[in-house]
Amino acid sequence: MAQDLKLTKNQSLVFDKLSAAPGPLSAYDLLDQLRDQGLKAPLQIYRALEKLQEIDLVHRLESMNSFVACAQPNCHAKTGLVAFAICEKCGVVSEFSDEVVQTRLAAWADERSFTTTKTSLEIRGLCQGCG
Amino acid sequence: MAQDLKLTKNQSLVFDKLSAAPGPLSAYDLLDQLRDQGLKAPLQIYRALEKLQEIDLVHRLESMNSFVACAQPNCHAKTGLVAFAICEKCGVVSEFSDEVVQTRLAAWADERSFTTTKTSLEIRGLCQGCG
DNA sequence: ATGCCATACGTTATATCATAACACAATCCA
DNA sequence: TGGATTGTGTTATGATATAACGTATGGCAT
Ligand SMILES: [Zn+2]
Ligand SMILES: [Zn+2]
Ligand SMILES: [Zn+2]
Ligand SMILES: [Zn+2]
Repeated sequence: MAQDLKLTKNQSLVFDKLSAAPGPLSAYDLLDQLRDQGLKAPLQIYRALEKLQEIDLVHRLESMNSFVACAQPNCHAKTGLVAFAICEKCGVVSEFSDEVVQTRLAAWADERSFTTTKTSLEIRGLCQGCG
Repeated sequence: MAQDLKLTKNQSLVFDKLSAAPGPLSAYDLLDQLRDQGLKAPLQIYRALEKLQEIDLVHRLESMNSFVACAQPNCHAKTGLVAFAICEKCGVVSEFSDEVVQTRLAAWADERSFTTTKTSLEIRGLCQGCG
């Protein structure tokens, strides 16, 4: 909420909803939960999400078509790679990063002159409590 | 084609089409290309893809909702982790694996008693030719 | 061979996820 | 103050994926 200053009304609504959620939400989940606040169309959600992703306040989970608020105050996505561990039972998502993995992937790309724009790394499984 | 022996007609059609393709195809791309062969409904494609993924002949690219035939005769997905580098311009997908990354992620999971069932790692960007 | 089970198939309908196109409003900043 | 940029609201449409139903096929134990 502190850095919401730059956010528009719709962006704030979406970000606050995601921040308060215990797990990832789909765009349509968000829409359903924000109809009270006047949002009516999917595009309103997707546009807010798009901006929030650009500034790394929100991440998209590719493997489940849904979105989470960033866990870190200063997300590592800004500088490097973010990874997610997703529990398939309780839905909890852990955001983390790993220098070694990041270095390793950078090396792979460098050796092949591959210019990386975005990396997605998602681990699915069961968390400690659910395993 | 050699190991198609175990595959059903629809599975073979889908796998052969994917194998011949220069890049990833969506389920509906496949459907369009297989109407001649009698396939009519999305489910026919999705069911074939499901089976093909189970036996690691086909991989799903989460970040683009599409599918590729496995590049390796004996895919590393059976034993460990597969990664993909996807060129956003020409569409070429490179399948690779990395022991260090794999080990590193396994360690992360182990430390947190997270039971991994599937990992997806996709690097988007520009390949050498397109960069 | 018969009966049974597991898997695959075909079909229709529906659910879920995402963007195109257009007009208008707010904001920034030269 | 005016032009550029960004955000908004709305309608329509496109793209991806699954539910539910019944039938058919193939392996395999009796
Ligand atoms: Zn983050
Ligand atoms: Zn859990
Ligand atoms: Zn493979
Ligand atoms: Zn390329």
